[in-house]
Amino acid sequence: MAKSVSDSLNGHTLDRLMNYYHCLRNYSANEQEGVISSTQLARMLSLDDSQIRKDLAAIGVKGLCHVGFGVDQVMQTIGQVTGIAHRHPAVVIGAGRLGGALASYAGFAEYGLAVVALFDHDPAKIGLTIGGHVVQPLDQLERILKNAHVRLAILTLPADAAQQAALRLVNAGVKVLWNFSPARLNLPPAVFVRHEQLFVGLGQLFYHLHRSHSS
Amino acid sequence: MAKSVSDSLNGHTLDRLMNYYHCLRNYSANEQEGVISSTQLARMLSLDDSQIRKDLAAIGVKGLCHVGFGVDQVMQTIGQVTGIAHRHPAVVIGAGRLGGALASYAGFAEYGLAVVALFDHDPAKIGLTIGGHVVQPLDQLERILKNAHVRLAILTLPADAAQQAALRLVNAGVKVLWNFSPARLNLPPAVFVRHEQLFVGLGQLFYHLHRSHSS
DNA sequence: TAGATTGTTAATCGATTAACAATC
DNA sequence: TAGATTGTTAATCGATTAACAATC
Repeated sequence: MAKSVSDSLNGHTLDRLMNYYHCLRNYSANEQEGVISSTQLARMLSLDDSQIRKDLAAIGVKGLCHVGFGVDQVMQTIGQVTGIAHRHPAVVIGAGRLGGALASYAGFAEYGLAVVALFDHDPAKIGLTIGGHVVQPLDQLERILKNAHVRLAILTLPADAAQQAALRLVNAGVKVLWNFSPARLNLPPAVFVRHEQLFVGLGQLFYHLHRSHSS
Repeated sequence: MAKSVSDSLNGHTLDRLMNYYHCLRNYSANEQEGVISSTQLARMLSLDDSQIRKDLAAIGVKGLCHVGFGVDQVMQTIGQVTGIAHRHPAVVIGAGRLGGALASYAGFAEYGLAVVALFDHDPAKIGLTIGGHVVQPLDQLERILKNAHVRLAILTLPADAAQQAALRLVNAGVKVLWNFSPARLNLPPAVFVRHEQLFVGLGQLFYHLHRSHSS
């Protein structure tokens, strides 16, 4: 069952589609129209309007000349194509502050991410309840992943523990990793890793700080 | 005092420079050589080697034919150009789990970010110590920002409180905002905002989840 | 020297933007 | 109809990659 439409989407397009969706959620809450033009959406997101028309055409949304695009239809289609309309069970490895924040962030549920368990190897943390999750010991990892059919894991461990944990996750069936540790992971190429390196952004922040200073 | 070298760096280049630095920190800890070739560094980061030579040339680092680049010199120059060699005082607004995580993350200090205060408007949180910071009430904002010469703020408030807080920060002299709230901020164009929208990454994560499933 | 590496220019690639006929 | 908007192709722009002479 090849889903022809979503097969050709690259990372940039997916990111923009997520932004369209996010933007339209707020828009549809305020407006009663039910319709939006590519120009309007473009202005809200500081994008080019033809970019939006092209992206929507790529996922098969048809607009109406003289009118625009149906907000509901756009949101539904983006939901299908990106997968945020479905429920994706995930685990968080590392019950530190960041792990707790991600495990308890209610907004994720609205975007299809369902954290089903939170793990840590620190005995002092096991059994605590953080954001509605009882912290589990790592020896429960394989069992819980299997029971909940988890194939997505969020890694918030310190750098030195990340590689080992990642391998164990992959062996337990995880196909996609969201890595918040500063460690570069060495994994089979079939595993998709999104490396969220927050410190990288500091370069741009500092750069603009100096520019605003001198100008 | 025009700093000719760093004036022409764009966002991509800055991001890569941060990655080079991060990578070389680990490298220099393990290796004794003190020298690295563009090919070696490229392999570690899965980049093109000429990209690296071009970036290093852009910041004025000279390599040695037949040898490579001096690791110390590269790191020092990147530190100067990106600003991570300096200390940048910052405040965190929002003492939730994410705010606490960012305020207490020790790794930031090694990249030039010094969190000097953590704020919240919830009276129940004020006075608590989170990651070494006593949570401050918002009415102390202007005073603390001025005293510590803060021009960089990290925003971890919920969406509905973000815009108002951002305006107040800008009025208090903040020039650069690191926005972790899902709210799009409407601010004077002179203010640089880096919008860290974590949910956007979910699109790519889910997409690869489905692909790994079908293949 | 021979071989490996830099520095830099040219070629390629892909993403973004502009333009405009088709449409309602 | 007139005017506004889509859908799509062409043009532009910028980033990445390839190539290779210069260097030690």
